[in-house]
Amino acid sequence: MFTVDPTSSVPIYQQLVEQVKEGVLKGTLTPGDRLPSVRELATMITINPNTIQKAYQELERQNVIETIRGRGNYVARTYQARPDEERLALVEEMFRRSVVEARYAGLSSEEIITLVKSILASYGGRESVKDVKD
Amino acid sequence: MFTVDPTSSVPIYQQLVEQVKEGVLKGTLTPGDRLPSVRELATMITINPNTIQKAYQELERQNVIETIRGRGNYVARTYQARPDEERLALVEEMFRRSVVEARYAGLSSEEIITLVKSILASYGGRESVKDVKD
DNA sequence: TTACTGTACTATATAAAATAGTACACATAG
DNA sequence: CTATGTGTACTATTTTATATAGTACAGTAA
Repeated sequence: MFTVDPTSSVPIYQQLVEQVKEGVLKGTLTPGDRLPSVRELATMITINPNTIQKAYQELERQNVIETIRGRGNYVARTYQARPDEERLALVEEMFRRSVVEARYAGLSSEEIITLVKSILASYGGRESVKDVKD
Repeated sequence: MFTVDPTSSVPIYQQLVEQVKEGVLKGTLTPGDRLPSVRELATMITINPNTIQKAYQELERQNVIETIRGRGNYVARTYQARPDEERLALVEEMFRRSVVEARYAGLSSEEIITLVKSILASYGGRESVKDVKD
Protein backbone atom coordinates (compact mmCIF):
# COMPACT_ATOMS: atom_id res chain seq x y z
CA MET A 1 0.00 0.00 0.00
CA PHE A 2 2.55 2.56 1.08
CA THR A 3 5.94 2.94 -0.51
CA VAL A 4 8.66 5.39 0.27
CA ASP A 5 11.96 6.45 -1.29
CA PRO A 6 14.45 7.40 1.43
CA THR A 7 16.89 8.75 -1.18
CA SER A 8 14.37 11.24 -2.56
CA SER A 9 14.79 14.93 -1.87
CA VAL A 10 11.14 14.91 -0.89
CA PRO A 11 10.90 14.22 2.86
CA ILE A 12 9.55 10.79 3.75
CA TYR A 13 6.69 12.18 5.82
CA GLN A 14 5.73 14.36 2.86
CA GLN A 15 5.71 11.38 0.54
CA LEU A 16 3.31 9.65 2.89
CA VAL A 17 1.04 12.69 3.08
CA GLU A 18 0.84 12.78 -0.70
CA GLN A 19 0.15 9.08 -1.01
CA VAL A 20 -2.76 9.21 1.39
CA LYS A 21 -4.31 12.22 -0.33
CA GLU A 22 -3.83 10.58 -3.70
CA GLY A 23 -5.33 7.36 -2.40
CA VAL A 24 -8.45 9.19 -1.29
CA LEU A 25 -8.83 10.82 -4.70
CA LYS A 26 -8.30 7.56 -6.54
CA GLY A 27 -10.73 5.74 -4.29
CA THR A 28 -8.11 3.34 -3.00
CA LEU A 29 -8.81 4.85 0.38
CA THR A 30 -12.42 5.39 1.36
CA PRO A 31 -13.66 7.73 4.09
CA GLY A 32 -13.88 5.75 7.31
CA ASP A 33 -11.02 3.44 6.33
CA ARG A 34 -8.52 2.86 9.08
CA LEU A 35 -4.88 3.58 8.34
CA PRO A 36 -2.10 1.39 9.74
CA SER A 37 -1.06 2.42 13.22
CA VAL A 38 2.04 4.52 13.65
CA ARG A 39 4.14 1.60 14.87
CA GLU A 40 2.61 -0.82 12.41
CA LEU A 41 3.36 1.29 9.35
CA ALA A 42 6.79 2.08 10.73
CA THR A 43 7.58 -1.61 10.82
CA MET A 44 6.04 -2.22 7.39
CA ILE A 45 8.18 0.27 5.54
CA THR A 46 11.15 0.27 7.93
CA ILE A 47 10.81 3.89 8.91
CA ASN A 48 11.01 5.52 12.31
CA PRO A 49 7.62 5.77 14.07
CA ASN A 50 8.21 9.47 14.70
CA THR A 51 8.30 10.05 10.96
CA ILE A 52 4.97 8.30 10.50
CA GLN A 53 3.49 10.32 13.31
CA LYS A 54 4.63 13.51 11.65
CA ALA A 55 2.89 12.48 8.44
CA TYR A 56 -0.34 11.56 10.24
CA GLN A 57 -0.36 14.81 12.19
CA GLU A 58 0.08 16.78 9.01
CA LEU A 59 -2.78 14.84 7.41
CA GLU A 60 -4.98 15.56 10.39
CA ARG A 61 -4.04 19.23 10.24
CA GLN A 62 -5.25 19.24 6.64
CA ASN A 63 -8.46 17.47 7.67
CA VAL A 64 -7.63 14.54 5.42
CA ILE A 65 -7.75 12.04 8.27
CA GLU A 66 -9.20 11.95 11.76
CA THR A 67 -7.18 10.74 14.68
CA ILE A 68 -8.80 9.04 17.66
CA ARG A 69 -6.51 8.61 20.60
CA GLY A 70 -6.08 5.02 21.61
CA ARG A 71 -7.87 3.76 18.50
CA GLY A 72 -6.14 4.89 15.33
CA ASN A 73 -6.29 7.09 12.27
CA TYR A 74 -9.22 7.10 9.89
CA VAL A 75 -9.84 8.72 6.52
CA ALA A 76 -11.99 11.74 7.26
CA ARG A 77 -15.68 11.74 6.41
CA THR A 78 -16.10 15.42 6.95
CA TYR A 79 -13.70 16.92 4.46
CA GLN A 80 -14.98 20.24 3.28
CA ALA A 81 -13.09 22.22 0.69
CA ARG A 82 -13.46 25.91 1.26
CA PRO A 83 -12.39 28.34 -1.46
CA ASP A 84 -9.37 29.59 0.45
CA GLU A 85 -7.61 32.54 -1.18
CA GLU A 86 -4.21 31.53 0.08
CA ARG A 87 -4.68 27.93 -0.85
CA LEU A 88 -5.72 28.82 -4.37
CA ALA A 89 -2.61 30.94 -4.72
CA LEU A 90 -0.48 27.98 -3.71
CA VAL A 91 -2.19 25.72 -6.20
CA GLU A 92 -1.71 28.27 -8.94
CA GLU A 93 1.95 28.52 -8.00
CA MET A 94 2.33 24.77 -8.29
CA PHE A 95 0.78 24.73 -11.73
CA ARG A 96 2.85 27.70 -12.80
CA ARG A 97 6.04 25.88 -11.92
CA SER A 98 4.83 22.74 -13.60
CA VAL A 99 4.07 24.63 -16.79
CA VAL A 100 7.52 26.23 -16.85
CA GLU A 101 9.17 22.83 -16.50
CA ALA A 102 6.87 21.33 -19.09
CA ARG A 103 7.84 24.05 -21.54
CA TYR A 104 11.51 23.40 -20.96
CA ALA A 105 10.88 19.70 -21.46
CA GLY A 106 9.60 20.61 -24.90
CA LEU A 107 5.87 20.08 -24.38
CA SER A 108 3.43 22.15 -26.40
CA SER A 109 0.32 23.77 -24.94
CA GLU A 110 -1.80 21.02 -26.37
CA GLU A 111 0.41 18.31 -24.93
CA ILE A 112 0.27 19.98 -21.53
CA ILE A 113 -3.50 20.19 -21.58
CA THR A 114 -3.70 16.57 -22.67
CA LEU A 115 -1.40 15.54 -19.84
CA VAL A 116 -3.47 17.36 -17.23
CA LYS A 117 -6.67 15.86 -18.59
CA SER A 118 -5.21 12.36 -18.42
CA ILE A 119 -4.20 12.93 -14.82
CA LEU A 120 -7.67 14.19 -14.00
CA ALA A 121 -9.12 11.11 -15.65
CA SER A 122 -6.92 8.86 -13.54
CA TYR A 123 -8.64 10.23 -10.46
CA GLY A 124 -12.01 9.19 -11.76
CA GLY A 125 -14.94 11.35 -12.70
CA ARG A 126 -15.30 12.97 -9.31
CA GLU A 127 -15.62 16.69 -9.42
CA SER A 128 -14.52 17.30 -5.83
CA VAL A 129 -13.18 15.48 -2.83
CA LYS A 130 -16.60 15.61 -1.25
CA ASP A 131 -18.01 13.26 -3.87
CA VAL A 132 -15.77 10.53 -2.54
CA LYS A 133 -18.31 10.07 0.24
CA ASP A 134 -20.97 8.74 -2.11
CA MET B 1 14.10 42.39 -12.03
CA PHE B 2 14.95 39.71 -9.49
CA THR B 3 13.19 39.34 -6.19
CA VAL B 4 13.73 36.78 -3.48
CA ASP B 5 11.98 35.73 -0.31
CA PRO B 6 14.50 34.58 2.31
CA THR B 7 11.72 33.32 4.57
CA SER B 8 10.35 30.96 1.93
CA SER B 9 10.84 27.23 2.27
CA VAL B 10 12.01 27.28 -1.33
CA PRO B 11 15.79 27.77 -1.37
CA ILE B 12 16.91 31.18 -2.57
CA TYR B 13 19.06 29.77 -5.36
CA GLN B 14 16.05 27.76 -6.53
CA GLN B 15 13.86 30.86 -6.58
CA LEU B 16 16.39 32.52 -8.82
CA VAL B 17 16.55 29.53 -11.16
CA GLU B 18 12.79 29.60 -11.53
CA GLN B 19 12.68 33.34 -12.14
CA VAL B 20 15.19 33.16 -14.94
CA LYS B 21 13.41 30.28 -16.66
CA GLU B 22 10.11 32.06 -16.29
CA GLY B 23 11.62 35.25 -17.65
CA VAL B 24 12.78 33.45 -20.76
CA LEU B 25 9.34 31.98 -21.34
CA LYS B 26 7.61 35.31 -20.80
CA GLY B 27 10.04 37.09 -23.08
CA THR B 28 11.33 39.36 -20.34
CA LEU B 29 14.67 37.71 -20.93
CA THR B 30 15.80 37.21 -24.50
CA PRO B 31 18.48 34.78 -25.69
CA GLY B 32 21.79 36.62 -25.69
CA ASP B 33 20.77 38.89 -22.82
CA ARG B 34 23.40 39.31 -20.18
CA LEU B 35 22.47 38.53 -16.60
CA PRO B 36 23.84 40.60 -13.71
CA SER B 37 27.22 39.40 -12.53
CA VAL B 38 27.41 37.20 -9.47
CA ARG B 39 28.65 40.02 -7.24
CA GLU B 40 26.37 42.59 -8.82
CA LEU B 41 23.19 40.59 -8.26
CA ALA B 42 24.37 39.63 -4.79
CA THR B 43 24.59 43.31 -3.91
CA MET B 44 21.27 44.12 -5.58
CA ILE B 45 19.22 41.66 -3.59
CA THR B 46 21.47 41.47 -0.50
CA ILE B 47 22.31 37.82 -0.90
CA ASN B 48 25.61 36.03 -0.59
CA PRO B 49 27.50 35.80 -3.90
CA ASN B 50 27.96 32.07 -3.38
CA THR B 51 24.19 31.63 -3.48
CA ILE B 52 23.97 33.50 -6.78
CA GLN B 53 26.76 31.39 -8.19
CA LYS B 54 24.91 28.25 -7.20
CA ALA B 55 21.83 29.46 -9.06
CA TYR B 56 23.82 30.35 -12.17
CA GLN B 57 25.62 27.03 -12.18
CA GLU B 58 22.33 25.21 -11.94
CA LEU B 59 20.96 27.27 -14.82
CA GLU B 60 24.00 26.47 -16.91
CA ARG B 61 23.66 22.80 -16.07
CA GLN B 62 20.13 22.98 -17.43
CA ASN B 63 21.38 24.77 -20.55
CA VAL B 64 19.21 27.77 -19.77
CA ILE B 65 22.16 30.16 -19.69
CA GLU B 66 25.72 30.13 -20.97
CA THR B 67 28.59 31.17 -18.79
CA ILE B 68 31.71 32.77 -20.21
CA ARG B 69 34.56 32.99 -17.75
CA GLY B 70 35.71 36.54 -17.20
CA ARG B 71 32.75 37.97 -19.11
CA GLY B 72 29.46 36.95 -17.57
CA ASN B 73 26.31 34.89 -17.91
CA TYR B 74 24.07 35.04 -20.96
CA VAL B 75 20.67 33.61 -21.77
CA ALA B 76 21.37 30.59 -23.98
CA ARG B 77 20.71 30.77 -27.70
CA THR B 78 21.12 27.07 -28.21
CA TYR B 79 18.47 25.63 -25.98
CA GLN B 80 17.19 22.40 -27.40
CA ALA B 81 14.46 20.48 -25.67
CA ARG B 82 14.87 16.78 -26.20
CA PRO B 83 12.02 14.46 -25.32
CA ASP B 84 13.76 13.07 -22.27
CA GLU B 85 11.92 10.14 -20.69
CA GLU B 86 13.09 10.99 -17.20
CA ARG B 87 12.32 14.66 -17.60
CA LEU B 88 8.82 13.93 -18.82
CA ALA B 89 8.25 11.72 -15.80
CA LEU B 90 9.30 14.57 -13.51
CA VAL B 91 6.95 16.98 -15.26
CA GLU B 92 4.10 14.52 -14.98
CA GLU B 93 4.88 14.10 -11.31
CA MET B 94 4.70 17.87 -10.80
CA PHE B 95 1.33 18.08 -12.49
CA ARG B 96 0.07 15.07 -10.60
CA ARG B 97 0.89 16.75 -7.31
CA SER B 98 -0.65 19.99 -8.47
CA VAL B 99 -3.86 18.24 -9.43
CA VAL B 100 -4.11 16.52 -6.05
CA GLU B 101 -3.73 19.82 -4.26
CA ALA B 102 -6.18 21.50 -6.61
CA ARG B 103 -8.77 18.83 -5.85
CA TYR B 104 -8.33 19.31 -2.14
CA ALA B 105 -8.66 23.04 -2.65
CA GLY B 106 -12.07 22.32 -4.11
CA LEU B 107 -11.37 22.98 -7.78
CA SER B 108 -13.34 21.09 -10.40
CA SER B 109 -11.80 19.54 -13.50
CA GLU B 110 -13.04 22.42 -15.58
CA GLU B 111 -11.59 24.98 -13.19
CA ILE B 112 -8.25 23.19 -13.25
CA ILE B 113 -8.13 23.12 -17.04
CA THR B 114 -9.09 26.79 -17.15
CA LEU B 115 -6.34 27.62 -14.69
CA VAL B 116 -3.70 25.78 -16.72
CA LYS B 117 -4.86 27.46 -19.90
CA SER B 118 -4.63 30.88 -18.32
CA ILE B 119 -1.09 30.15 -17.17
CA LEU B 120 -0.18 28.97 -20.65
CA ALA B 121 -1.64 32.16 -22.06
CA SER B 122 0.45 34.26 -19.69
CA TYR B 123 3.56 32.82 -21.31
CA GLY B 124 2.47 34.01 -24.71
CA GLY B 125 1.55 31.99 -27.74
CA ARG B 126 4.87 30.24 -28.06
CA GLU B 127 4.63 26.51 -28.51
CA SER B 128 8.13 25.73 -27.24
CA VAL B 129 11.14 27.36 -25.68
CA LYS B 130 12.88 27.27 -29.04
CA ASP B 131 10.45 29.78 -30.50
CA VAL B 132 11.78 32.39 -28.11
CA LYS B 133 14.70 32.77 -30.46
CA ASP B 134 12.58 34.31 -33.22
C1' DT C 1 47.79 47.99 -15.20
C1' DT C 2 43.24 48.10 -13.51
C1' DA C 3 38.89 46.56 -12.84
C1' DC C 4 35.81 43.78 -13.89
C1' DT C 5 34.26 38.78 -14.61
C1' DG C 6 33.71 33.54 -13.14
C1' DT C 7 35.60 29.94 -10.13
C1' DA C 8 37.26 27.30 -6.25
C1' DC C 9 38.22 26.69 -2.02
C1' DT C 10 37.66 26.42 3.48
C1' DA C 11 35.09 27.37 7.47
C1' DT C 12 30.99 28.30 10.02
C1' DA C 13 26.05 28.68 11.24
C1' DT C 14 21.40 27.39 10.83
C1' DA C 15 17.38 24.68 9.98
C1' DA C 16 14.89 20.62 8.48
C1' DA C 17 14.59 15.80 8.53
C1' DA C 18 15.17 11.45 10.46
C1' DT C 19 16.49 8.28 13.94
C1' DA C 20 16.59 6.43 18.80
C1' DG C 21 14.73 5.79 23.13
C1' DT C 22 11.64 6.61 26.89
C1' DA C 23 7.40 7.55 29.01
C1' DC C 24 2.55 8.44 29.56
C1' DA C 25 -2.54 8.57 28.44
C1' DC C 26 -6.48 6.43 26.23
C1' DA C 27 -9.33 2.38 24.31
C1' DT C 28 -10.67 -2.16 24.21
C1' DA C 29 -10.68 -7.18 24.49
C1' DG C 30 -9.93 -10.80 27.81
C1' DC D 1 -8.96 -5.76 36.83
C1' DT D 2 -4.86 -6.80 33.35
C1' DA D 3 -2.75 -6.95 28.90
C1' DT D 4 -2.21 -5.11 24.58
C1' DG D 5 -2.32 -1.80 21.18
C1' DT D 6 -3.24 2.85 20.23
C1' DG D 7 -1.82 8.07 19.91
C1' DT D 8 1.19 11.49 22.10
C1' DA D 9 5.03 13.99 24.05
C1' DC D 10 9.24 14.46 25.17
C1' DT D 11 14.78 14.68 24.84
C1' DA D 12 18.93 13.70 22.43
C1' DT D 13 21.68 12.86 18.39
C1' DT D 14 22.96 12.58 13.52
C1' DT D 15 22.77 13.94 8.87
C1' DT D 16 21.97 16.88 5.08
C1' DA D 17 20.89 21.12 2.60
C1' DT D 18 21.15 25.91 2.66
C1' DA D 19 23.31 30.10 3.33
C1' DT D 20 26.88 33.08 4.84
C1' DA D 21 31.79 34.74 5.26
C1' DG D 22 36.23 35.30 3.62
C1' DT D 23 40.10 34.44 0.67
C1' DA D 24 42.37 33.43 -3.47
C1' DC D 25 43.09 32.57 -8.31
C1' DA D 26 42.15 32.75 -13.40
C1' DG D 27 40.18 34.80 -17.53
C1' DT D 28 38.53 39.32 -20.17
C1' DA D 29 38.86 43.80 -21.70
C1' DA D 30 39.41 48.86 -21.51
